[in-house]
Amino acid sequence: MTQNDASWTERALRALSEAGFRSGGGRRQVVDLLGEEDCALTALEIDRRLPSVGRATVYRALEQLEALGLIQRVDVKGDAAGFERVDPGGRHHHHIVCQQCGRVVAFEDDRLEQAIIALGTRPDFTVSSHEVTLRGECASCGLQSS
Amino acid sequence: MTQNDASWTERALRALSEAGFRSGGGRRQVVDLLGEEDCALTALEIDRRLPSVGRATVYRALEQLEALGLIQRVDVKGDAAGFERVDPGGRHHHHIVCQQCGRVVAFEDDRLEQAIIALGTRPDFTVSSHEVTLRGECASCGLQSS
DNA sequence: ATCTGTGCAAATAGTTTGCATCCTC
DNA sequence: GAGGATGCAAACTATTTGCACAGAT
Repeated sequence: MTQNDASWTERALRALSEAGFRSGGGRRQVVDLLGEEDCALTALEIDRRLPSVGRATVYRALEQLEALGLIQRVDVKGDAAGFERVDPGGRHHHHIVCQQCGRVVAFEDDRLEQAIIALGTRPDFTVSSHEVTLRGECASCGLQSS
Repeated sequence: MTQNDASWTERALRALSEAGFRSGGGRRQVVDLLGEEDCALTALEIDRRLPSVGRATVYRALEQLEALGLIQRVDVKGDAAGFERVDPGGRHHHHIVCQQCGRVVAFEDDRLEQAIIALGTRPDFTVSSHEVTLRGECASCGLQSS
């Protein structure tokens, strides 16, 4: 996935510059990290992994990236919001979360996507994105409680 | 829906009592309110609507009701967690959220449910619930920005 | 030189916890 | 009477904002 990641990072940096943002060091590090990571990170996780970047900068960068459609917010981390990159071509995954240990696993399913696309044509709403979250118990947690 | 709501309220009160909880006044009001409401409420909305009930009691009641499977948490209210009752018979809805004004509309779709049920049979996870959220722009917000 | 980006610290919003008291069983 | 239920206030966690300064253009 390294090649794909690199392309997201490039695309993000280009989009930021086209949107008139200057290229400071803090946001750049956030972009690099999000480009390397395949699944959701919380703002605080990013802040912890980038000790030289201020917390406010992390939140501001995430806000800007989300507004440009480069990342999306997902609800898989409990209290905190998770953020993950939006890859080009509409290809994306959804999440299954263990309610015991919090483990998050990604999955893709064409049939599910078809069903959701069919739902997207509504008179009262223009649907631009969707999120599916499955919740349950992962195999290792299941063993322990039995 | 009045009859259905009443039955959820009854069922919830019975389940609480069977679980060994005493019948205090605060939790009772929370249960009544959730039984009357068809879609998600946040803890603070409930707290505001029940001035005689302490905030901590609201959160504690929600925690207990969720643990008993009587309500579920949904991510449609932005920062705050939304809670809505779980109706018997597995019948349930999902949500579409306007990213401009925050309006939430519920919908049901059999094809979507079928696709998700098919996904539920996984070796590594026992899926017990799922949540689908569509995001976009509602008709009235769309008019204003055009 | 100008004006954006950044870090720090203070302020908010949502949620949880400690504790004394009230009330159910 | 004993122990759970409740309200209030303090504590916490996640997020946002104010502000002075560094750095990009």
